[in-house]
Amino acid sequence: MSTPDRLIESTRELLWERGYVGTSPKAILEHAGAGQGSMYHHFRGKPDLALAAIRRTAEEMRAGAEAVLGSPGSPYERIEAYLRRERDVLRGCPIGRLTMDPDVIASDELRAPVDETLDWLRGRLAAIVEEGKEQGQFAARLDSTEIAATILATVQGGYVLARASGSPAAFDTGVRGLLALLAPAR
Amino acid sequence: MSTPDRLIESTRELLWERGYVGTSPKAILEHAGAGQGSMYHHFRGKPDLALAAIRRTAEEMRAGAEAVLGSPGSPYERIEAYLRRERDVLRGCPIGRLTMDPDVIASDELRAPVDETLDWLRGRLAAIVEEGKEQGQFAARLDSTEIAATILATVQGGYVLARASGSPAAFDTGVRGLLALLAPAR
DNA sequence: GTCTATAATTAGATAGAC
DNA sequence: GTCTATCTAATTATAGAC
Repeated sequence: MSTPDRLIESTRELLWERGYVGTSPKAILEHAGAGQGSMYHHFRGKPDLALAAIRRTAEEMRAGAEAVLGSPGSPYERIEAYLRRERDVLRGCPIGRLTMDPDVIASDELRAPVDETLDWLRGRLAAIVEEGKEQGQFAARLDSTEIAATILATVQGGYVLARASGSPAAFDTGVRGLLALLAPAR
Repeated sequence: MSTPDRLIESTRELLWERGYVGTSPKAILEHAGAGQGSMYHHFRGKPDLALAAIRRTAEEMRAGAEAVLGSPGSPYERIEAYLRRERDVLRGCPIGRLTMDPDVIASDELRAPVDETLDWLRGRLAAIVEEGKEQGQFAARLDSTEIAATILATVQGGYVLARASGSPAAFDTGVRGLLALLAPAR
């Protein structure tokens, strides 16, 4: 792996683990096994490197979500698969957690990939809910955009509950509640 | 206000704004208008002061939630009032945001009040959902504990979506979706 | 391209005067 | 109780040798 790649991968790891504010250039360099000079040669500084890392994480998350949401199955089944998908629950969402980082939120550049990723996910979920409405799997009175936001919020909030309690169970409990509320009448 | 009180209040503000990792003793002292000596006289250090601040915030949040959840009205109405309650959405949840703080999660002492607060809220919501089931307002097939987790997760995740997009609208959209799913059949 | 040296600033805390 | 040194390490970056 090239040095820039190693730097980006190390930054991704540390951003996920400690967030932007909690990640120092020094920690990145040590993790990547590179010297100061390498980093400042390839990137303008911490924000520039973080931006590259966040963009890569965003792309990866999008691809991973699409793999589940775009697979065969009924709308309910695809949403269920997304919700029940195996996750590193206690590590939190590598994109969502960035919204609690003051320096990320303060920077339009750093916030943009976060916003775009969650927005894309919401739209993708909304389209599936809409499909489910057309097929009569979901009640016609439901607003697809609203339900999509609820699904995404349950996932993001599930991470919060899990990390607070120190156990992934809280995430799963919230997901089961949502699936029960969404379940097509039998 | 006494000096310890000013220190705690300043810490509360900064923890909410920038989290634990992003808050330095120096920033707290400047905000409180106190010198180094005062802080280390009344508290053992940053973690000790943060613990006092988090405990106070936790108590306040519990009292505020109880004021809404314990008011008169049907179970659905009380949950709706809680969800639609006026919030400083873009500032995020002063308790929930701490779960994304690596140093808070790494410390059982700092994590405890966070966990206890969210756990109390979940229990409180579960009792109301249970009440709603008994009254036939919620479907008997629903699990009160699961639904309570879903409600809490939607709120916590709503903050994430709102902060990502820079607008409180995303929070409200998720809440409306949840209320639609919870709405008693008419 | 990568490394080491250097540097200004802040983080977090201690010591001791008042 | 509060204030002002003082201190060690970390943060973020620049300079310049190789």
